[in-house]
Amino acid sequence: MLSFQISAILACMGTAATARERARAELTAEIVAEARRQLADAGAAGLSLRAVARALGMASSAVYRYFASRDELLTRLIIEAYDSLGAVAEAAAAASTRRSPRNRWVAVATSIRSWAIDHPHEYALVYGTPVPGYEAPTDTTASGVRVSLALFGIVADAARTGALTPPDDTTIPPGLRRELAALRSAIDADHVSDEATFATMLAWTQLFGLLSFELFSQTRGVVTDHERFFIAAVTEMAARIGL
Amino acid sequence: MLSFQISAILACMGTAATARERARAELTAEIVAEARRQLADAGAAGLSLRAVARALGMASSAVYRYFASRDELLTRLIIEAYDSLGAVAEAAAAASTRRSPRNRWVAVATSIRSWAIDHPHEYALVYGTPVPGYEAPTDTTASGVRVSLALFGIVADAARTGALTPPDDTTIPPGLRRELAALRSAIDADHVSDEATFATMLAWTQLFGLLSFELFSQTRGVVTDHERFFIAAVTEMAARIGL
DNA sequence: TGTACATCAGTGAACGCGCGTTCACTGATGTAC
DNA sequence: TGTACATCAGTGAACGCGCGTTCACTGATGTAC
Repeated sequence: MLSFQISAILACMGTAATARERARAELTAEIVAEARRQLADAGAAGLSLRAVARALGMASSAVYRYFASRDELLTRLIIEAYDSLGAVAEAAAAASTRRSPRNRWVAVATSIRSWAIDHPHEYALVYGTPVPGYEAPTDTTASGVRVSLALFGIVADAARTGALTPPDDTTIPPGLRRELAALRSAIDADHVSDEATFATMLAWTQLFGLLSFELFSQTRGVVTDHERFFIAAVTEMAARIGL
Repeated sequence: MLSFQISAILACMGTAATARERARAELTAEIVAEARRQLADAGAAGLSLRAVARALGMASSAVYRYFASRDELLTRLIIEAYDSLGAVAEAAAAASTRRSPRNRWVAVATSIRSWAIDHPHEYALVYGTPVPGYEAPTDTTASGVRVSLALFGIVADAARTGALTPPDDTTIPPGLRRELAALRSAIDADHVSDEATFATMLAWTQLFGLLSFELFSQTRGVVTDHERFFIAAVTEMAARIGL
């Protein structure tokens, strides 16, 4: 019993004790990696356990030793996509603490775009059309908010050092003000103004609107140099937030 | 030969001459309507000709008398969705010519949101993840731009009457200015400034970013009253454009 | 107006393929004494 | 250290279902004379 606990702990630490545990961890990762690769072919709706098993040279029934169902595998892919993007954004935020708030904003936004372009199918998985018949479990939300918090953290940092000067000509209805206040207290950022919070939310939706338009080819024939347009757009957003 | 031409013309006018032509037009419409209904169940990727035929009580092979392939039916759905949305936006723009440019902008934006909420699966079809393996033919673009032109038309109208005062603190790189100018001349709106054009494009991407976030449940736990947030957001956009 | 012919809609069977999931089973790995 | 037992990974066949598309055929509708 004690040794079981120890080996479980070791497994959690990434140093699987037994060969069996090591093999299990490796094969689980291989299944996820192959599934991620296959998102490109058929999209999330067409993700096939049988195709994944085939690619790995194993019986389709063997996959059920690792994932109880197709949906469970899908959930894993979603969480990993969110975490992958969140880690990239957090790293960009952490690497730019010495730069101006505006430059930090542009740096983090650019890192998000780079991730999206490098992982278009994972982007579509989490920010595109929901998979019909699939209901995302609540486990995914913690990973999902990481990227948003990284963006908002820059605004919160700037407000803390007094480097935030949002325009005050915004009309915010009282009900929305209450909602913004509730949101801030949920993420320990009470010191940020309503105006800056609202502007950040607008920028947040706009940023992903831009990326979805670019990745889903809505801007075909309208925007030719997407990187240039994106940089100009996120710079403008930073100015509107007051960064 | 002459009578064939006449009946073809009559058919185009919606008054099909022969019973056969009338039946064909009706059944084609029924197939499209049923396919549209089924988008809700399985999404665009799962759209099934057999299921459509089954629901209409006909053999699956009979559908091929009306559409050469599944992709052709999908294209028809996409075009009709774009046209449906475009017509709504155009109507809202036409119905508001006597109101202030800012109110017109809000009216058109709100009409777009209403359409999206009433037709979530058609919204997802055209603004969500592209269907894997499906390449949209160029026929769709003419319908696709209608809603964008309705939005931009309000800005162009306001600029014509001198009611457009965009903020001039925007930094637009020279290359982007050239792109904006080319875009304007393509839609006969040379009298609109770079700043207003850029702000409109930002608003355009933001508007659909908002809708995608709302419809794809990205704002769960963040925004509670979506209509209030949307109105505040599009009002702010109008201000940024200078309306 | 009547008749011969051409056109078209719709059928049902078939082809060849895919899928998620279950289940009884084999053989290898790990554990307790 | 050796042995009996329990656990687990992986197999292959099966169930029951779905799909897009083709094809030879029937019977109804429309057309030309």
